[in-house]
Amino acid sequence: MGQFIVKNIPAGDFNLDHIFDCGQCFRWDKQDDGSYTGVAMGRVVNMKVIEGCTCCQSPATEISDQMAAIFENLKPKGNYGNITLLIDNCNEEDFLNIWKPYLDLNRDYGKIKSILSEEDYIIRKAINYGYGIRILNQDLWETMVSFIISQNNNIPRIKGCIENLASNFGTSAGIYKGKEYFNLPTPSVLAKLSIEDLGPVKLGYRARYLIETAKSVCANGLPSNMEELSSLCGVGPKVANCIGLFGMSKYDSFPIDVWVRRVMQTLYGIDEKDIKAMETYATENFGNYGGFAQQYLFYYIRSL
DNA sequence: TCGCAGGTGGTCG
DNA sequence: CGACCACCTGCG
Repeated sequence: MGQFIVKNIPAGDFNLDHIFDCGQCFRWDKQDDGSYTGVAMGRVVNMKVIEGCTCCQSPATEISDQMAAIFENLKPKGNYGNITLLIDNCNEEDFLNIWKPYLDLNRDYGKIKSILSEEDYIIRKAINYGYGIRILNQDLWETMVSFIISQNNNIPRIKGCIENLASNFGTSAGIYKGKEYFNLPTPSVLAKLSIEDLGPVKLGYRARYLIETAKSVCANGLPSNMEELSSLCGVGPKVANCIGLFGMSKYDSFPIDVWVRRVMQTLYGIDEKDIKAMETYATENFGNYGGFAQQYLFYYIRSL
């Protein structure tokens, strides 16, 4: 398949660790050389940053309140040169059709960060920490499956469940460096399975949710708005917002999970139980950029 | 052994 | 409608 090189990506707006570890995806694995291998959109590729100023790749991760005050008048990171990205097992056609939109490379993240940074001092710190986050444009069905599995679950087990599901019931996405990778099963494949069939996947009580949702998709098609999304079995407010944000480009979505609740309580002083107040705060202060704000805040609080 | 992890559905007042 | 609570599974 070959390799494809992407040049001139603003260094301050792109960091593979931030992108793949900020909670939006579960199928990318870090390699010893710092690159990431993953399967998405029916392809398996490896992504690696091969050029760029290293100072931007590992900035000060934590800044003191005093430093933050100094940062008050500074723009967020974003003007520190460019990086070069190498995508292995990829040609130009795949890059243009798949990976460029997947990585959201047409969006100006510097601008988004500037706008959000105006809001308050906390989001500014969060952006400074997770400066290279980008919101991936993921396949809707895969996003639905992933986040239904994610509920009341931990990351290693979520990843394990998704891999089990793919390797047991999905089609091959090809062999890369001697290892075979699999796509997630389609709705029609999943809809025909029983809870017993899904036993080896170790989904627990989520197996029923997945089958019910697959049946609904077979009957009614993929959801096209939040209302249809929320009507699905196993999709509550948190999961619906994640699917909207990561699979439907609904960038005003503000998924509130246990970590975001922690942010809103610890950093913004909102009562931990008052989900409604958190939603209101996000709507009023982050508006159409709520999803981006959520990602920076989520990634930041998890580091503390 | 028990609580917990990127919540949701069901059941009560 | 808001406040509980059980729930698969695996890990510390």
